[in-house]
Amino acid sequence: MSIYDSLNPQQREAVFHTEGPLLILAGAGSGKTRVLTHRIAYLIEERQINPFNIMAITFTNKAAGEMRERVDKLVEYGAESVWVSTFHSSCVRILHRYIDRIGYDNSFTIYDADDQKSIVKGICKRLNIDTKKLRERTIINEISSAKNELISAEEFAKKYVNDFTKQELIKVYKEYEIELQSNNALDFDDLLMKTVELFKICPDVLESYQRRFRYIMVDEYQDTNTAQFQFIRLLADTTERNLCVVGDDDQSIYRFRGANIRNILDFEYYFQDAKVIKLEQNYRSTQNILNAANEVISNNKGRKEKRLWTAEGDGEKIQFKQFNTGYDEAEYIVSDIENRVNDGLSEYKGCAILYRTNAQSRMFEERLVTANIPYKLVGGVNFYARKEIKDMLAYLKTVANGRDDLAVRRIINVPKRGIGLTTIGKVQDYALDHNISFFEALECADQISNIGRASAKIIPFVDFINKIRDDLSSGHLISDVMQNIIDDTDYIEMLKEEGEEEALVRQQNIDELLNKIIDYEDNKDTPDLNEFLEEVALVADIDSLDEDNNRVVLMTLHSAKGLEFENVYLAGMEDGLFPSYMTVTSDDPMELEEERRLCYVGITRAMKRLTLTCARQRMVRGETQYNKPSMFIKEISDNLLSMAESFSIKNNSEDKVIKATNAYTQARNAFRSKVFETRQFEVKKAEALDYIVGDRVSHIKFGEGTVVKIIEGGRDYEVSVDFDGVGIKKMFASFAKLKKI
DNA sequence: GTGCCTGCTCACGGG
DNA sequence: GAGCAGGCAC
Repeated sequence: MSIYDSLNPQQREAVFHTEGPLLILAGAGSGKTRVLTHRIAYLIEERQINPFNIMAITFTNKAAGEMRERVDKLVEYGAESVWVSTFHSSCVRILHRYIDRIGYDNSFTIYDADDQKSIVKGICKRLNIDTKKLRERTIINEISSAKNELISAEEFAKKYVNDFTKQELIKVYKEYEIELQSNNALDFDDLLMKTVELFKICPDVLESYQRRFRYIMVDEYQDTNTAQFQFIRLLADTTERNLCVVGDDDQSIYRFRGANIRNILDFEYYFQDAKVIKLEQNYRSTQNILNAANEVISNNKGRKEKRLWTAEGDGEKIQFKQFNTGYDEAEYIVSDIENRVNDGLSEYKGCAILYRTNAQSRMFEERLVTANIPYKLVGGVNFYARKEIKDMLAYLKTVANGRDDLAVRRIINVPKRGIGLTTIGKVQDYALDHNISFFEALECADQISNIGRASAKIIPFVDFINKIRDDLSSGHLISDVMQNIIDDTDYIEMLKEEGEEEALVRQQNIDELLNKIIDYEDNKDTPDLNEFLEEVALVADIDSLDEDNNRVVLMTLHSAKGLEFENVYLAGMEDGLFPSYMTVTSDDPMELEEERRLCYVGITRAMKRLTLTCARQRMVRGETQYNKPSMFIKEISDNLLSMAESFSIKNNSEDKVIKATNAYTQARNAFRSKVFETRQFEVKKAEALDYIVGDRVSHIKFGEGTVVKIIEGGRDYEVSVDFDGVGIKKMFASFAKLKKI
């Protein structure tokens, strides 16, 4: 009995077809990761391919991590030499080694959306561009789409030379490139674009990677953009052309990010001798759920025909419920989860609430906090985008790459050193005049004319940074250096001055960052600050999701791709929200098709039970909207749906929500601070609790009470407290944050 | 140079 | 509804 016997015939065919281009059209839940991992195992164990010659590319670190884990399990020896990585990390690794060949320093910085905005803002100011007429966001999006299409600033200028409306964009794009290069910085899109550029300019570099990656596999191929396609195409452009791509055109949902669905639809055109294998047997969902998904997606035109089926039964019907308001919707979903868990029908961790926009998460959070249900929110403000974290990273970046002007300017007066905008402007001018970096200009502050006494404030800052650099090069750990920065700058003091409550959360986040640094150091033989900063820049929200935690998961439909849950709630199924207003009113029918694919992704996340909900009226941006049920619901036949009577309003829910808000805001911080855990860094169950049965404790929402029972579970303590005037409540210790009084 | 207030704009999705 | 830029007072 071999490991391949458990595969179905199509899966097996895909695993055994190792030579030449291969397209695997893998429907949702058809076991594509299984195929990929078994294929890697087969290459190594049966075809005696050196693991070093195999490359597997995914979109998220989470997917890469899971693939690595599964390959490790299947392959006895050498699995660690397989290059399993995301597009972006792969590019960073390559650029880190060779980017000096195309005019950058190998210790480059990666700019995120905020950084891009600061740069564009500065440029617009210099060029006298009115950002009210041409928004920064628009400019960044235009530059990003150009880069995704591998259109450089020069090519952009050439292409639109006669387009009156693009003249300002041409100038900004050009300036933007100059500024990034002089800061030795790359944005996300550059990572791909510069790698492709490197491959084209330096054939020897390309060849060395071609020789290494003799077998290439790409997951989620339907979401690749032109730059990613070229990256892969160049690597696979050898006589062997052992390129295997796996994807599902029906799950292509990243058009806004430049994904080109033609990459998958035209694969057979680019690679004429490509073998195509369809995986249609689904191992995840019930037939009712699959039928609903099939019905919805069949309304799209530009797609490859597929029909998902399962050997399992029809299962439950799909629940459809319409409510009067969004509050009622949230209340129903949360109480349904509560009831099912109490009845032993579900576990928290099998439940997911999915929605179209992040803004919808609030109401669910409110209800979940009130119901004392543990949850994990994916998305929202990324951990690494928080102010305090960006400040800390800016210090590290300043230390690592003195050329990153943006980082230096961010922290030169944080905490306050009395160095204001006037001084910064003068230093900036000096730097420009002398063609040196901002930090270098700071180093010779005493030579800058008319800077006056400000140089006395600048010098200690420069000395401080240089001291940190010395520490680092003489072997101090990054975590020690970070701790020194926090201490020496009195950063925590600064936070406290801004407000106690806020400071606490921010301080916890900084501690979390320190933990992450220590974790990084523990896992590396030779920790390197630049490498750490690169890793950190590429972290996505979804990477921190650990499905083993017993919690309800909240996230957007986009984040949910690739995941599965026993019990799924698709909330806000309303025309105008999903499909969004923008797509309904758009002239481009492709937009509605993408929206429908998103719906297909949502439906196919569910294993056993699917609930679709909508509200007649809903507050959106402070305005009440009245919406019809989503057109996608009408695309599902009635016989698949169970339309029980709508949830009635038991009492005036708006009143309740207002009352709950205060407790909610407080409690949310407690919950939120746990949002960014990673697999390595869970806030684990406490070693011991600082209260015992009989102690008086206080809870943020229920007030004071007496501990009546503590049960020690594997993951956490389950504590029962008899709250004064409230009664006995059961809760998890790590969530309840009970304080002994 | 700093801190506060107001008014404005933006609101789909993310590595 | 929220965050941010810009203006204004100290």
